Amino acid sequence: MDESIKIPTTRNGTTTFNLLLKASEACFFEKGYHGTTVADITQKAGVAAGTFYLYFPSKMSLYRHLLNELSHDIRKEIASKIDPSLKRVDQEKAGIRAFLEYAIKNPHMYQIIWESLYIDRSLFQAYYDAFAKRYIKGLTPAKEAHEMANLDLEIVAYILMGITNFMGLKIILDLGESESKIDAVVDTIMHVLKHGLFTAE
Amino acid sequence: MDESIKIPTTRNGTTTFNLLLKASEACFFEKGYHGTTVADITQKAGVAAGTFYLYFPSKMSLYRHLLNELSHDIRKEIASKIDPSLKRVDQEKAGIRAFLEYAIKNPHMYQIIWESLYIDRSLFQAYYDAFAKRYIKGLTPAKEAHEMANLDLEIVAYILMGITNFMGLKIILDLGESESKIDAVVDTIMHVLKHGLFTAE
DNA sequence: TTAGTATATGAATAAGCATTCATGTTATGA
DNA sequence: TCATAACATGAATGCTTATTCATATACTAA
Repeated sequence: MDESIKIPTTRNGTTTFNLLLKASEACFFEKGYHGTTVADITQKAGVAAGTFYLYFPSKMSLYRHLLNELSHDIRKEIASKIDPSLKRVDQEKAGIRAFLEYAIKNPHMYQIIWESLYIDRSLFQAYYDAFAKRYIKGLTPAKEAHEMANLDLEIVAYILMGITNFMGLKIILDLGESESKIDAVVDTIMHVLKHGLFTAE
Repeated sequence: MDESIKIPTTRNGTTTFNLLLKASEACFFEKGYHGTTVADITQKAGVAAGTFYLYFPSKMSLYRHLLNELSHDIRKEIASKIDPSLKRVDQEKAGIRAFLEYAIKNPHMYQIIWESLYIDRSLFQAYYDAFAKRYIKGLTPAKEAHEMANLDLEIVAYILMGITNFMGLKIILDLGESESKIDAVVDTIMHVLKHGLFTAE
């Protein structure tokens, strides 16, 4: 019943632990959580089946750990690319680009995040709620300074997440083709966010 | 190897067939495709386990059928709510509202659509590609008539799908709370699409 | 009425897979 | 050098579950 993972204490243990994490990311990306067996993971990691259970009490606990890690990773990555001294509109541009670049570099991210909807819906909700909260926090000063329209920030946050998430997924799915189009994608999004899509009547 | 379903020919058969479809939607929504057993479906439908295989050669074939049905259903529903004589911006508003209302009335839709990413990625891709194509077709005349900005329509299509899909999901996930907020959501989205989010420098 | 077809049953089958466990191996601090 | 804890193994276990099948009933056209 204890779902907590066992962090290794030695150099060798840490190596194995990380092999398992990397292998599982690759497997989950290829075949999804349910389509991946523990044997798949241990085989790809090059260790015996039993070794898995030295560190993870269950397949699910590994998944949870991955989601958690990914969540921190993305946040840190995006934050590092945003210069707080810029105007919010330019921060937004940097954030969108950072997200899309992260998605390209980590093509398994959607597999891990979206699959939570089918594994434990509360994990999915928690993930996007946390993301939305950060957005709202960032947008609030901009709203107060009238750098942006006077709109409900939670709705705005989901609009922005929807745009970036779908574009990221699109880019990943036809990888190779669109990967180079990142500039065009960012520019198009920013055009809509600055001037709207439809010409005023 | 034949994955095609067997359409019943009698009144009784049709009833059973539909019971199985309804039951599977409910089960998939509750527990996901992999979490749902064929026994779950037949039990909820009130038929014997073997009956399932009179109509569906496999669990997967049922899923495929559902995704296909849903896809047609959504398109028809949205198309019926759009008045082609309106300007594109107002067509868009009607389309967004129609999608969100459909999502609320069919809370299992995301489960079915997004899960395709983990069942057969090409199904997922086909679904959104088809949706994007319809968007592009609708937007092309507007672009030519300068009713909208001169942007890459495929990117625009994914921006619009991202916004509506994420807002729909958000509304479904905290059902009850946001369900009534549909007007605010539509208005906020339309504000962004008409005037942008950030005030011009 | 009756042959034939569609529909229905649910126990049996067989395969897959997460997890356990009895048995090593390695590394290290004293 | 040796005791001890960490790490590693992979065959065995036991459960779950998709699918099949032998059998039975309902309907329909002639």
